Amino acid sequence: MGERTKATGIGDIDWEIGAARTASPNLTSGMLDTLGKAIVTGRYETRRFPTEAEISKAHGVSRSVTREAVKMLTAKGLVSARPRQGTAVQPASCWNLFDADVLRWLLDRKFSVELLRQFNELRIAIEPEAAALAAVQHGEADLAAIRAGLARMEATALGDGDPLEADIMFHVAILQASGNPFYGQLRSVVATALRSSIRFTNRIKGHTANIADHAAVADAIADRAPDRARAAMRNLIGDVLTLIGTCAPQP
Amino acid sequence: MGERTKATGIGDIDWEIGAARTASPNLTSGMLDTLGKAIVTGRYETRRFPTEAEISKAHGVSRSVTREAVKMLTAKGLVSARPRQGTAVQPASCWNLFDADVLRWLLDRKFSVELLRQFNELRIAIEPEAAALAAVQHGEADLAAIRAGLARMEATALGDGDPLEADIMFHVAILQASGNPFYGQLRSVVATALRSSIRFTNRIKGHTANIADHAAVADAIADRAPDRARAAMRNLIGDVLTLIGTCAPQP
DNA sequence: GCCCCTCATTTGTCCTACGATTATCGGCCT
DNA sequence: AGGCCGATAATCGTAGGACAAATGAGGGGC
Repeated sequence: MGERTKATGIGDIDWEIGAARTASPNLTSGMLDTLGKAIVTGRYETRRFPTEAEISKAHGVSRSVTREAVKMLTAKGLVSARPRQGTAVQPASCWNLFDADVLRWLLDRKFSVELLRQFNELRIAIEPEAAALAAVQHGEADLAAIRAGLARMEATALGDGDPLEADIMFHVAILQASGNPFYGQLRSVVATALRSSIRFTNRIKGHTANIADHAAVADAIADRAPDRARAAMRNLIGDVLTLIGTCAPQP
Repeated sequence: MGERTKATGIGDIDWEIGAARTASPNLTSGMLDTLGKAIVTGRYETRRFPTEAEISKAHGVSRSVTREAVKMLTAKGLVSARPRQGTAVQPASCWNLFDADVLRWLLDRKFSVELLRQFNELRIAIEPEAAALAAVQHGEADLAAIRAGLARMEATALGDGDPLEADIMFHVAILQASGNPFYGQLRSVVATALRSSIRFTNRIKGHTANIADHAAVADAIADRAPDRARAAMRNLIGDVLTLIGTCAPQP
């Protein structure tokens, strides 16, 4: 469509800025970011995904860069390509939501209470079980990391440091302590999503993270009491879920 | 150059065989598969990862193909590349285990009871919660799919059809019915891994899948009884875990 | 009217060249 | 002699052109 070249002029500028703003080590990862964000925000739900030639021209990069970015999107399940047919955006059910990039694009650009609730529905499955495993499996270093996270949370209650990062540190340390690589893999996912989640829950009512409840989890793990750890963590995240529920009752 | 067609037959190493055997739609995905398998099997734990030029030469493909394959590996977290420094395999903790390709490479090539146990430790977190959600959220089509899976399992008990695929169908249907895209995303992961898991557990003692326990889960979901569904599913996977535990007690 | 065939479009693959980055080595200054 | 510094080369990053392969679409022949 000739419409593209001219009519998307504004859109292109918008994109270019986005690509330029990201301090990307190379053009390919910049393209990956730009295209990824565009896809998850639904830009191609109506119009078809551009061809390699169109992308290259619109962004002023070589076809090599374009192809490599598209291949990376393919690897993350966002698109699929066939000769003569062009590249097509895959249905959202194919997207790899456990990829840190995909999740970041989603949360940065398409944040919704709905998405936040679904994510915490996942957390309430994962983290209590991870806490139970950690109670059994943890080594000294793991426990030290958990307690360090808790200590930082206490410090931030007095205004020292970033409460968000402290909270993330705590939850990530527990996932790590589970000793299970599948849980460990969720580190980046949980970290990415907590940045959105906590920012939101803290905004609701000056709601500061409940340190006592966090301490209960840490103590249960230290005592190697898996059932208590599971229950404590479940309690912790259950609170977040009800908080979200009261704010936006599901349809 | 027309000789490319012949040139693939040169005295190549064992790699070529692997690449040639994979019925891949294109060279890039063949390279992706070859390199991915080589990485997860630990081929580069001792030696360094080859440069783009070396890979291209060894496999008789162009540098473009090599680069695109490496980019896809990067997107899946297996490697990272820096100028002059070459491409390096990332520590296993960075690999995206929730990527269907990565998981398949791992299970096909590096199967171990340890890995199987860790995977089922993940299942026991996910699936009971998914069943509980499904009990609340499921629509008619979801329930029909779950019951179809159950029916196929019953049919296979009489020798009709593949029991493995029926079991997979059942579990996947429940994940789908949860209505949560994060759980839905685990479809491919669970399907891939169950193919290894069930094949193994069935081998232990002519152990055929317990249909009564599966039916209990389905009934609880149909009755919209989340707690009962969660407990029933937990029971189901707990059995598998103890089965694995008896066979290979953890170190 | 139906079938086959040509043609155009788009991804797939190859190639060559050059730019950017940085580890390494050799020489120079102190 | 030892440490600092610049040249060097290896490697990924980017550009751009050419052709192959696949495939949907439309035109020509019967």
